[in-house]
Amino acid sequence: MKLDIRPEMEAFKRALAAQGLSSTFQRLAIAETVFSTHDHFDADDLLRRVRKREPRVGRVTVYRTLAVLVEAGLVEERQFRKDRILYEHVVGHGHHDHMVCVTCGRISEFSSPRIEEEQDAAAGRLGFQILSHNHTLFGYCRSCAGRKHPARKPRKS
Amino acid sequence: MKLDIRPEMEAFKRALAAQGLSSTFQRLAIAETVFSTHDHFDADDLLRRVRKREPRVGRVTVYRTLAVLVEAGLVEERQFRKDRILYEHVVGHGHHDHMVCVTCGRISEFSSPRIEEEQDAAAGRLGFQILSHNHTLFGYCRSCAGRKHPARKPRKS
DNA sequence: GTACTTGCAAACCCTTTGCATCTCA
DNA sequence: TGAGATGCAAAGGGTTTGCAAGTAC
Repeated sequence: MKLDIRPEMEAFKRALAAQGLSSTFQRLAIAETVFSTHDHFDADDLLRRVRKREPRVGRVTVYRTLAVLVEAGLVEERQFRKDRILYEHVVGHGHHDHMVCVTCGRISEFSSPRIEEEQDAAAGRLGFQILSHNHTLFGYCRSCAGRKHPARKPRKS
Repeated sequence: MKLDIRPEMEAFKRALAAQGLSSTFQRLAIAETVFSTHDHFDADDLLRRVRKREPRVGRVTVYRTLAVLVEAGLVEERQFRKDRILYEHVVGHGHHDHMVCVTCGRISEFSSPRIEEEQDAAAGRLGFQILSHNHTLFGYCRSCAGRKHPARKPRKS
């Protein structure tokens, strides 16, 4: 099944207009690529994917467009490892947190209303106003837990 | 009151022995400095503090000794911002998570057994074995929540 | 005495910036 | 046409590595 990314693209064009930015083919190609995957990806992954459909896109434009997408709230940054920022598009997805397998790199999502409640309560006790949070579990995914070697190859390094 | 860091230093020496490493004055000075503060600090903070008591210590040795301390479980890495790794010594401290003020940079600690339980339950549902986790809230601390300007100056940038 | 350790400088790697050229509106 | 966008190349900044000199045991 082909994804229908029209709502996301409309939201992106509105965000461009709101920020006073023009709709260049590079920005559109980058946004289309972002919205066409539900993976977590880094800037380099995205550059490679964009160039498959539109080779005339530079690395710098990818970084700059990611910043626009993040600013517009359409994409969120994640930092699971210290050497790389990952991105995830969040339009039409409920809030969730992540479990990262340290063996194969697989990223699973979870969400727990009770954790959110307790988190708000803990913040309230200290008079802290939450803007955002990062809740990430590191460990072995189901496939890797039982074996000594990765169930899947890590993507990099 | 002066901190008694002897237990921590003993643990460090045992860790050195266990890893087959020798007790150089640099390593001891770095460990003493680490155990003498409960702040969160980065490699550069630590280098400056160590050099106050022992100028003959190089930046590289700080990084390498931090790696030994982390490996031994005496110090943990935290990454609250994408451009800097912070460290915190954890000997004799209960587990806790963090709230980071985006205005003044202040770091507060919290812990909630109920969050931990829910987190374990969420992992269990997916067959995920937790090794460690990162749960960090970003927002305004009590002092900054009511004002437009930082209650305290941010430390850097 | 010798293997381990240190520390300078250089390399690394991802990300950002300077600037001349190009392009959207 | 003109302000904004692009993209190359170079800079940036924290961290790591190569290697010669120094040190612990």
